[in-house]
Amino acid sequence: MKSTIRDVAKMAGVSISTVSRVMNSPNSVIESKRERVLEAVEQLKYQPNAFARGLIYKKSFTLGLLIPDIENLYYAGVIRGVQDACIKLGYSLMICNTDRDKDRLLSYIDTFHEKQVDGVVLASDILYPEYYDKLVGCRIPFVLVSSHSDEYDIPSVEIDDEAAAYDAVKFLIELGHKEIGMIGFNHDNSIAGPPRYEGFIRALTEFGLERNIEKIKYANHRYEHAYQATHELFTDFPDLTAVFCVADEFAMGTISYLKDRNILVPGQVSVVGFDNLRMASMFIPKLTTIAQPIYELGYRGAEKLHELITTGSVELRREKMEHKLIVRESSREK
Amino acid sequence: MKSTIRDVAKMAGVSISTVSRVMNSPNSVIESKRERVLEAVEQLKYQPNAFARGLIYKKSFTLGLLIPDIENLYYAGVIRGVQDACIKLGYSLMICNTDRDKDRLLSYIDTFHEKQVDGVVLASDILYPEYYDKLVGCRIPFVLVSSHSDEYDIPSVEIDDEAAAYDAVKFLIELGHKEIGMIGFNHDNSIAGPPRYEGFIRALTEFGLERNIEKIKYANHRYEHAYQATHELFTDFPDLTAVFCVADEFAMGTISYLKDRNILVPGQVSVVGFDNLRMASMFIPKLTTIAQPIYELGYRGAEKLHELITTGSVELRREKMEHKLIVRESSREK
DNA sequence: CTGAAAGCGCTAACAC
DNA sequence: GTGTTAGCGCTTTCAG
Repeated sequence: MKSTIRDVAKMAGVSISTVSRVMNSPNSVIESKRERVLEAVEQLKYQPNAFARGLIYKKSFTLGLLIPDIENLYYAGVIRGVQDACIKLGYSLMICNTDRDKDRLLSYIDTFHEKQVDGVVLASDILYPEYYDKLVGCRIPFVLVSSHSDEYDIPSVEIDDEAAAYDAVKFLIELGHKEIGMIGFNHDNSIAGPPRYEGFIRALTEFGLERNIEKIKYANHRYEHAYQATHELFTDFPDLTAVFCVADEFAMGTISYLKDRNILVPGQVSVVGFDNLRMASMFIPKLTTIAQPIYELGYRGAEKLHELITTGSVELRREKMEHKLIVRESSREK
Repeated sequence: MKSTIRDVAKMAGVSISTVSRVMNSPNSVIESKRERVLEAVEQLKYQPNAFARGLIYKKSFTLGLLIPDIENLYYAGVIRGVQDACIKLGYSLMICNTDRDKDRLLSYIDTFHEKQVDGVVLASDILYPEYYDKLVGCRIPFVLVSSHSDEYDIPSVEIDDEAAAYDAVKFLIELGHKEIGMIGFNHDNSIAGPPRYEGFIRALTEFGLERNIEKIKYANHRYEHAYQATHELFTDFPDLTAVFCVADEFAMGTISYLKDRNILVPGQVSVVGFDNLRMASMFIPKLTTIAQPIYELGYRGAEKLHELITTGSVELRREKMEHKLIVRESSREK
């Protein structure tokens, strides 16, 4: 059996309240006893039982994190951010990978409810009414990372996707490209899809390149889909000299396709990605991309959640962080 | 406030034991009451409090998972495996990323102890005596995934690293390569380093290519180090026509270096990786590599842990899973 | 400064 | 079948 407060009390020859006191406010116990207690704690490797504590405090000091796809490098960064913030704040973290499955996410919320997590951060996913209702029904505070909600008033941290996409496309235009395509996220199951699309359109429009507006194919988060979408894109529009990919993973798929077709990148076609994953600089060619402060997004999200939990509200409802264009090898002047 | 068993009992007009019964063995309660209870549960969104339950059962139905580097795709796969197994087994999972920091790992064990996890899986890390002592001191059962221990008798699941490395090198030799180098893991902080080194040596020896035995440089888990190590390797041995990399991430670093030096892969140098990460087939060129059953390793590890927790021991102490050579584009006949 | 005792929410005997 | 009750391990009044 694991040792309990009673074991410690007995070994130190004091009452359990005294043991409790040295664990929580050591100064309220006279030194001689305190030392005996500490000694016993050490000997017995005593750790207060979190269940018993949770029952009293009605807090688990645990946060939940919901992510759509753990095999996507993007989330590795946010996880690290959230986890580091948790360490700083004295929380544990329960990370759950939903594989983009609604039911699975919903059932994780049940788990969170049962385990009494103090709050959850929902990363990069649309806040569907089912999610909202359930979370609110369970009275679990939550925040959105790399996402936001227009419908509900929920704290969120993300970048300005529209502006970032605009910057990427503008960069391509200023490089002299006139025939520009895009591999985007499906609008109906992604939160970043619409704003990045808008940014693409705005840049095109501002520079009088409206003819490109329809040169878009959509993919579904993974490399393979982007590969296929690129095939469709170039079948329909073989004269493209640049493509804006709304994710680095898409950019890799696009470049792979082009490579298989013996089309040089950046020689014949320039490609710009989005996210600046760790892979972006490992890929050949190294990806020109929009850098998101991924780690910071996660870190900030956890801080915001903590603020929400402890004060009941947050200062900045919808927070935006800075993005940055990183020019590497996959793009070139036309 | 979240609703408790008492709220439900009151609303349904029964005693709390009846509520408890419908939650745990529904059939022991007469239908009419059961329905009223279920109705109340629904209405109040009642979830039994895991703290209270844990206090009684002395089980948290939670497992801990310790991984060295969440930004390494390898772990994404094992996490998914472990997590899926946990869902099947009715456990929650607490994933902790140690960033290869000993103290951090140790402090996660404290957290696990406090939260009373029922067991932990330690992935891909050497079982240092400090880890062992602490885990055993806290009486937490644990298993090793992609690792093993000669010193201690701890259940483990992994592949046969020596044989896998041997296969990779043999493949290169049979392709006609005679000048073969290796980028390995440092032996002092990696569990797979020594056996993969042994496999390399055995293949070389068996085929009379002992002259290559010293053509090894070591790197430290990440791409950048492998890039640097490759630089050193080719500086010392410019005539190499093949290199065996003990990780796909290393293979990417090696290929990147070669590319920067205008050395063609596989035209002039063949490269074989190890792991078969998702990236292996996205990279250009697609990586020839040793496939590990990563997901299954995680899944099996969790099952083994469950076996250990529930029965007190495991059938197969040190389990090996199958590896497989996958030939893609980064290798070619000499 | 310290001990006794109540009680957090739940389960599991134990009566009825 | 169902209600009553005694804890599980801990914190926190409340006395002293």
